[in-house]
Amino acid sequence: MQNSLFIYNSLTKKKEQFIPLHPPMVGLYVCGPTVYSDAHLGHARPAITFDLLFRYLTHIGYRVRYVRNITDVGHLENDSDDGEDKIEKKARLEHIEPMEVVQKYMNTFYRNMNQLNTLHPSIEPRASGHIIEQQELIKVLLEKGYAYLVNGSVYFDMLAYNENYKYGILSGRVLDELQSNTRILDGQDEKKSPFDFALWKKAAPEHIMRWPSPWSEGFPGWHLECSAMSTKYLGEEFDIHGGGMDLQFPHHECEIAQSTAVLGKEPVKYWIHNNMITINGQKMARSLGNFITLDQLFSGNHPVLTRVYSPMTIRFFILQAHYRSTVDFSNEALQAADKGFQKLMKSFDTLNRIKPSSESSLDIEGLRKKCYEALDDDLNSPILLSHLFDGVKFINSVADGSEKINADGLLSLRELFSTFIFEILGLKDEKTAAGDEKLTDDLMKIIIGMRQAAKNNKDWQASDMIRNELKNAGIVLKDLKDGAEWERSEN
RNA sequence: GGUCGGUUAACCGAGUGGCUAGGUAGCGGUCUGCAAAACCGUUUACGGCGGUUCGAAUCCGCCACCGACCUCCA
Repeated sequence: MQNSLFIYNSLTKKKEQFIPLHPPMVGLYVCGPTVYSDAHLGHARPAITFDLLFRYLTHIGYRVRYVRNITDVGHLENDSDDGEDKIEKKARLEHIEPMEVVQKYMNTFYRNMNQLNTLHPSIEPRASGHIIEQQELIKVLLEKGYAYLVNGSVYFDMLAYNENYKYGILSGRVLDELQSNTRILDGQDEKKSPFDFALWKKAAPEHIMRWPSPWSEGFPGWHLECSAMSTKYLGEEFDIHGGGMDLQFPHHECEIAQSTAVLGKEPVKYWIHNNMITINGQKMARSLGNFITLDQLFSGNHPVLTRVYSPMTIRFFILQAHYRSTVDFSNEALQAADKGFQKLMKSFDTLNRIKPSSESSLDIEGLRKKCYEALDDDLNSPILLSHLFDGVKFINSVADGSEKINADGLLSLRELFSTFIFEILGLKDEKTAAGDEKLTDDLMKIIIGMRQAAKNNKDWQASDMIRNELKNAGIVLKDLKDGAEWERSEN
């Protein structure tokens, strides 16, 4: 098995060679969405980042169990005492059952993720389906003295934990320093320390999402589900835990604390965090009016968007930046990405059309090696794309007659492009997805033939008219040395 | 205020102590009835000031600016 992959581990802040605990098995856990509103641009980044990781690990021969949770209960809105959770609040506003809200937005999330051509994880567990597992963890924490019960709610005892273990190993935070500069928040009177966090919250009478427990009728705290589900499906120790950088603190830090307190050891070998996105240089936020859902992006229906951007344009754009850098969305940048993506897709068509010669002027195995090296270096997709564009240039040059490729090389290059573009980067040609291609193709052959006849008669008026009318109908003709090709115009 | 990250050409975005990343846009050319595409060539770079070095955009220091997290968040 190939084993030259290096990934950046947030825990050690270094690139490390990826060596799984139990090869060829790999356990990958990624924090998924809270399904209380439409999936937005921010969801696309981790989904695509970890889809790439999943695809690449699979490609190089690992058997990956990829677990991504759906949070459908109990993430508290804030630390205030009302304890109302996001999903329930949404449910009241929309006059529907909480689980109806969950279902609606889960469906949207899955649809958007399919549009982005991300593969479904191996397991997509829901927090609401793991209440018992979460309660079991709480029992252990109580037994071990890392949690305490107050008025039917259970809190994690951070100071007790910090005596035996070190809190803050992932984010570099030190408890003493945190204490000296924490803001005073409301509703912390039940907690012994402001850093304690809820493991179980007693439900207020009006709270409709509730489960029975030894402590009270209530619901689990924010961080617990990931510890419960990752342990259940990947074991006490597993290879990779991923998520957005914003989750590093406090969510992942609390996860580490809980799991470590329960298990007596750290659960995760490699932590991987993707960076955030910005829009026109600003953080995406509802208050800034630049909050864009994926449906809005795909339909162009948002004031900051000057046009529609297809799911593959978004995917390509995200892959064109390294996952640990912020990526800035703007109309200009997206249009540039769209052009680049179309160029890449078109070259694959060209590749299927060009004729082999007796000799070859490209070192295809050298190119392949560079492609693997790019991904092995902390999933450097932008570098991979730059190598693929070298290939694009070569393909176009062959079509132009200035470079040559032999039959073996052609097969090899097709395989290379197909592997990296479609299988690993997970891009797909959106144009060929349109229906009735056969009929359109046949009709276009007839039209192109008629125009060719006009051209042969030097009847430029007729040939231009055909081309213009086609353009109005959304089809662009391009004359080649022998015949013509056509494609659908954008939008 | 604390912790961390960034500042690369018109835009996006890699990267490295010495060897023009790549995409998009612009300009010039080839091809073409014209157009488009493609190909060839090409312009404006590494925030500022010091230091280390034979050599720094790349390492170090200071400064400026931007951002993230510190509160639910991808």
